[in-house]
Amino acid sequence: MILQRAFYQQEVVTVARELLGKILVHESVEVVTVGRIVETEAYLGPEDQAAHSSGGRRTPRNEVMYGPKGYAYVYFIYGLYYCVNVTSGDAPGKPEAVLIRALEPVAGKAIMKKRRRINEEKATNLTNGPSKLCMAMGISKLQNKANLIAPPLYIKDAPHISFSDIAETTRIGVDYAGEWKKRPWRFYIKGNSFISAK
DNA sequence: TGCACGATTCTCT
DNA sequence: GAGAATCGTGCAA
Repeated sequence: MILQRAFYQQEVVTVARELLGKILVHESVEVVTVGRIVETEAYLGPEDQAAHSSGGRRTPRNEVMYGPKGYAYVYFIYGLYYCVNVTSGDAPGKPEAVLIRALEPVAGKAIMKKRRRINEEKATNLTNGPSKLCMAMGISKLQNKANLIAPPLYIKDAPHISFSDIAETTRIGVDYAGEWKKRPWRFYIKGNSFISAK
């Protein structure tokens, strides 16, 4: 039921595509939040100028990307927010990961609202962005390097999303990446109302 | 030791 | 659509 190590040891672009529709679960003390992954982006190894591992850069922050696959890479951005990635790839030791950009809330919506500090009827604003979903799911640097093969933070298998239901576009917020910003490595479920942008 | 900047979000116009 | 919020990180010096 929980996705196993081998799932993450495929090509990182494949993992990004396959993660769509899968179920992210975070069990914190007496509180469980669950979301369906509806948008991802792939970041490749040293060659990808959009990645934190660009040029083989290896620092305490991105160290987890160089380790085994299937672990969480959580980083702090803009002095305010967190984003969560899943280390993936078919080459051991190669620093690659999949950014989770949006979720569809499945369970724990009341908690998500509280964590996001919003109070409105529609749920679309809870998890439709990489940092929003971290807030809603209670993910922070404490979850960095978490093993995603077991609780409290893990991803469950779910029915495969057919190719025709997946949209491919360029990645968001990587204008600094030169030619690499043009790569179609952002994936989302077509027509889903929880994606972060068109 | 200093400093520019970011895989974002929110508010206001 | 523009601008602010806000600080850890990375690299130069």
